[in-house]
Amino acid sequence: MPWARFSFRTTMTNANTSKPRLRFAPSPTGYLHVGGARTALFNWLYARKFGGEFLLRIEDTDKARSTDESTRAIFDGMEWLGLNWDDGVVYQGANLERHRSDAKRLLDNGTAYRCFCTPAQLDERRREAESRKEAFKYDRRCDRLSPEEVERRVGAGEPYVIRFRVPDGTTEWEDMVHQRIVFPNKDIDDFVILRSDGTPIYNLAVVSDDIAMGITIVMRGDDHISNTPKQIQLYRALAAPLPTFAHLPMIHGIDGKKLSKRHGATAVGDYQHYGLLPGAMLNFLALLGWSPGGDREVMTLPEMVELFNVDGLQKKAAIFDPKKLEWMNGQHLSMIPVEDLEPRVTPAIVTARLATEEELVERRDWYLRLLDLLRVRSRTIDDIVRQAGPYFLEDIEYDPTAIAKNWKDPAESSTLLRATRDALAIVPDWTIEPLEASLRSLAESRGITAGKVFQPLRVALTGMTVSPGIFEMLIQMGRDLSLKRIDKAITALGV
RNA sequence: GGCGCUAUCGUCUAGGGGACUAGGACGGGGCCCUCUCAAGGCCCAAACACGGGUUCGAAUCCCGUUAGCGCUACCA
Repeated sequence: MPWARFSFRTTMTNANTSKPRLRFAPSPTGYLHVGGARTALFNWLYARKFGGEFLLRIEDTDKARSTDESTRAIFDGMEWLGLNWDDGVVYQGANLERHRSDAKRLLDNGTAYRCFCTPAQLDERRREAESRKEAFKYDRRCDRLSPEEVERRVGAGEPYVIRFRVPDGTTEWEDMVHQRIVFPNKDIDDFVILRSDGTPIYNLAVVSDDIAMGITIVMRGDDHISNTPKQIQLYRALAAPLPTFAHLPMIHGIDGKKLSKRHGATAVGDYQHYGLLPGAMLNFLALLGWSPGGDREVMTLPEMVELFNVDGLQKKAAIFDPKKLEWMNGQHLSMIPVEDLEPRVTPAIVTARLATEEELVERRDWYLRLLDLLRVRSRTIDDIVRQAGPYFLEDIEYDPTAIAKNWKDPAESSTLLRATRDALAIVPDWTIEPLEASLRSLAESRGITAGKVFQPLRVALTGMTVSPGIFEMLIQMGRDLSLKRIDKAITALGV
């Protein structure tokens, strides 16, 4: 069927003929940035939602800045977030030969030309243009060289780059988030596609790889909008079908400027170590630039896949608000099954030397109950660990403000704690009703409010003014530890 | 400078010509619950950048202005 093939090649794009193929293409020059993570997330969501494929390509063509450590950090971040990719990782640097031969193809089919201008000459002309307050544009002087001269200079071993000859007219596309975007070609420079050392420039490498990988949807940050007309010209010159482009808004810091280290943590890994849940991070990132519509905010990853749609994509840059991220994490902390929370917290508990993994396995039910008790008043995993000390440690420290506030008069507190211990020692059943009855009647018999009994006891048990409810805590600590703590408190009071 | 993108509470957003006295969430303030702290519930303050059109009617459509951001390399 030659006719069918003909029509496919000339009128169809990849995007509407096959299942979607998307990619995330970070360059390994640092860590996985939250902006990059969000780009990855949207690509991933689209692929998962519409039955497509999500690929990972490491853009390591800049040898000077790329490191294996950064590549590792990207993998780690993606893995932590749970953004799994299909197929093997593509390393752009491995495709050097194809990049070169594509550049050669463009030279051969007349859409590109050799340029012998040196960087120094270019700089010079750029400065001149600037001093005349004019926009610098390459003047195409090397495109006017005769074939004989080009041949002579190449023969003489003169270095050259390959430039793409941008045709007249306009370049436009229907962006998935911005709708129609139009660039007059006269504003686009004849850009370099191959350096004098034979390595490709970004725009060529990207287009060459996206074609080779069969990418049908290019979804990336909108700082790439001005690269897009160049890339579209490259697709055309290489006679390849055009992908659909989607340009996502940027993420800014609190001051409205591009998010950077000045604004605090920007690496995904920072948030991992800070004690965030990947689900919360993803949820928060998704809301920065996308909305399912209506009032829906807190979502699990599967729910996001379910709800994801292109219409909800935002055009406006969003400001990264760490406060809301924390809140979101608190929501996820309370929302997920405690069995799923446990493996996230355990490493932190072990690192804090509160318990060994074996001990936690041994007392798993008790441990899960504790997590359940602590997570309500926590926004991060670190918050949980901070509160967990008194339930594991032999000795506790007394917070000075807690003493000042609730053990004002040592003699009085000591007497009260002795009475409390005596009351607790004879509680028949270490469960909530008998415990509550016992302590409340103690308060009553001494003519004080229940809080006056609870607060000094709280300090005795935890050393702090803040904790879960007093009865839940007594039960969680158990009779022996609770009584021991009270005795130690009495000793500490020294009366 | 040139080109491009964008514009609803401080922040994230709902909204796609009449349902808007503009809704929700974070943050802020207050109240309730209560043994502390959270969580939760209730309430309050807080926005359609500006100017022109189009229309009976505009947050919504069009055009300007302004502002912010991005790009403007033999970086990615």
